[in-house]
Amino acid sequence: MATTMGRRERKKAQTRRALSNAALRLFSEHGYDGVTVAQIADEADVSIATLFAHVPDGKEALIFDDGAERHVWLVAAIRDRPSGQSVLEALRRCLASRGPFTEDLPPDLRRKRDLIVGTPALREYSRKLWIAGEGALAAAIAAESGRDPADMTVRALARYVLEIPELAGTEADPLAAMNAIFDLLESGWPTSPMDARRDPT
Amino acid sequence: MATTMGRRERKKAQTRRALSNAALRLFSEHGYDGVTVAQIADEADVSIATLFAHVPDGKEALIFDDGAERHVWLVAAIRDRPSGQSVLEALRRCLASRGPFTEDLPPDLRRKRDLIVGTPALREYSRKLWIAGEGALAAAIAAESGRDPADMTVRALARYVLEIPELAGTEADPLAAMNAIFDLLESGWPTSPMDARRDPT
DNA sequence: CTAAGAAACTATAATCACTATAGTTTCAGA
DNA sequence: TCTGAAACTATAGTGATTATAGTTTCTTAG
Repeated sequence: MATTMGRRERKKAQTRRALSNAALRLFSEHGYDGVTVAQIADEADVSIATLFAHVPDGKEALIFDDGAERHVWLVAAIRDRPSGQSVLEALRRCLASRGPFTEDLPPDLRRKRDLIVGTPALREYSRKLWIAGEGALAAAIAAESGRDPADMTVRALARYVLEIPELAGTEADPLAAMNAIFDLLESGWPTSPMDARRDPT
Repeated sequence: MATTMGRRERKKAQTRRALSNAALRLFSEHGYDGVTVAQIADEADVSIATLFAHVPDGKEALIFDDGAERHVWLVAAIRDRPSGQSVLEALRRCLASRGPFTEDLPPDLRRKRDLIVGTPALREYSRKLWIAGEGALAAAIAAESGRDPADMTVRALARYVLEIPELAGTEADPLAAMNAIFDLLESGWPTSPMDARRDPT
């Protein structure tokens, strides 16, 4: 194996990057629906067939990294949390520093995030990628809480945590929104104050 | 206005029903991906253009009722709940009696439900329809709890409740799974037992 | 009763994402 | 250096969805 990994794989990564860049540039300029995959392939100087060989999930996947490294952060955040910190607290802090919740980003990443948040198709695909990590996250949570990873409670918590970016991402203050949701997940929905609240006509 | 609503609208509803029936029959027989919209249009004896005039959301929408009457049940369940019953309890009971959670269904509805649960595209679209009611459900919850309908906590709860069918629908015992999730939403994730659970190497 | 006019419908053609095929070039490794 | 796999290409096709332009069918105001 060569210095990095052989010329072949280097070239492959290069065309993949060319596709990402072309797609991001064109999407930013003309909007997601205003660009055809043919134009993107052209801009990246590859054939359409090659484009789809690189992005089997289709047009939306073009500007996302292939890897499943999204939930790796979250799993690591749980496993490496400081002593005495709850699982949810670890997840809260981890999410707060990534994705749509931090304001200090390089302008290119900011533009990319805005594009995703502002384009339904991309937002949905982003959610799909997140949700794909549900099993891994559930396993991590189960490991720390001594439950079965297939326990529906664990799976539901994992799912609900992973939904947070899409849910809070469009709010005026995404960070505050995220914290509100975590509070809900930690404490549950307050049942008492409204139990008797029925207005008889 | 005539007896029911004029021959025109009656015929319109008739073709819509013909499309639904054709789609359901063909999907059941050959699977969702094994049927083209052209075949469905043929079976219903209309043109493809007419098919799409009736189902603007596309192929997946064919077997679903157009109406937004899904969440109406939930909103009504909240508003009409017996005195002293919490909002979540009302939602729990309402969901338990509908959708994938009840076992005694006429065989045709059962087949339809199995088709939806077993077809990713249909499951996703079903979720989309549910989620579309998020605003209405949030409004109902807010009205009963004296909060702002735009409060992120309210929106999150609404969203999480609406996700339950997709989340619990594929479980071995959907009803038990649903109850577990409601318990989580009511009580929150138990933080205490695992706070100190850190294994120092 | 009748004449607009709207609504539903039709055939046709086009666009676009995506797949399949078969062949070519290029790298990796024995 | 030879061989096979991987990446790439052009080409053609499928299938969903939309646009266009025109036809039939109900509705309803006059």
